[in-house]
Amino acid sequence: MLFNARWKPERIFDVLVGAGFSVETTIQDADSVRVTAKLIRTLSDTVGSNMRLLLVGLNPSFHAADAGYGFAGPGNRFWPAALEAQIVTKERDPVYALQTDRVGMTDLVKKPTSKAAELTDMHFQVGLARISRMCRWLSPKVVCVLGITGWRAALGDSRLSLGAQTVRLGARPVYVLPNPSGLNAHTNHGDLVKRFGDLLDSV
DNA sequence: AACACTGGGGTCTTCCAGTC
DNA sequence: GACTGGAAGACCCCAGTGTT
Repeated sequence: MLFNARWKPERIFDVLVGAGFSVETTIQDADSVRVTAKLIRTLSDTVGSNMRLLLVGLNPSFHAADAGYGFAGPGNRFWPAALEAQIVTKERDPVYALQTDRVGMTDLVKKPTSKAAELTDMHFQVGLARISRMCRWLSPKVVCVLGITGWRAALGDSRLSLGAQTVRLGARPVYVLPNPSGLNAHTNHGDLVKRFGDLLDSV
């Protein structure tokens, strides 16, 4: 791909990764930026410039990557809980959520796995840097990370807890909620609905 | 095809040992 | 005694495999 030199390589990287590409080489010269990228089996971001809420998952599951929308696993509690809490008004439709509810969706790490444990701290740290730049660029009103483990790994601080965070991303306030995956049995549907409701009150 | 069983997993809570 | 860090247990679901 060939980009105008006004595009910063970092911005090109962020956009392509968010769109589901793996960036392999970037060559910059005086008037252009040449990028080699490969489309990978992942989930693309659903983000825009007028978001009241940006939801950040840990990383897509293979199920979600194939379905084309996040939290697609049959046992995932995200969509039922988000719908009940009125975070979104239509189930399993991230584009509708962005256009109508002004809720964007992305992931800390774009590499799909069946379990977050397959990712290293470095994956989360690189992903957090990308999300931080995205927040500076798109200025969502509030950022919500879904999964305390990834958040801890990204910041290298195992003492961090759920709820409002002191750390900001692109100067936007950050909340951390439990991961809605069925694997996280510690959190039930009612708890997620309540936490989403509390989050909505802060938006 | 439908059901049962089993191992593995994310997160929180509790407990315990070590340190100040 | 207070604090910190690590280990273990509990919760409930997923995915794979075996059985009927």
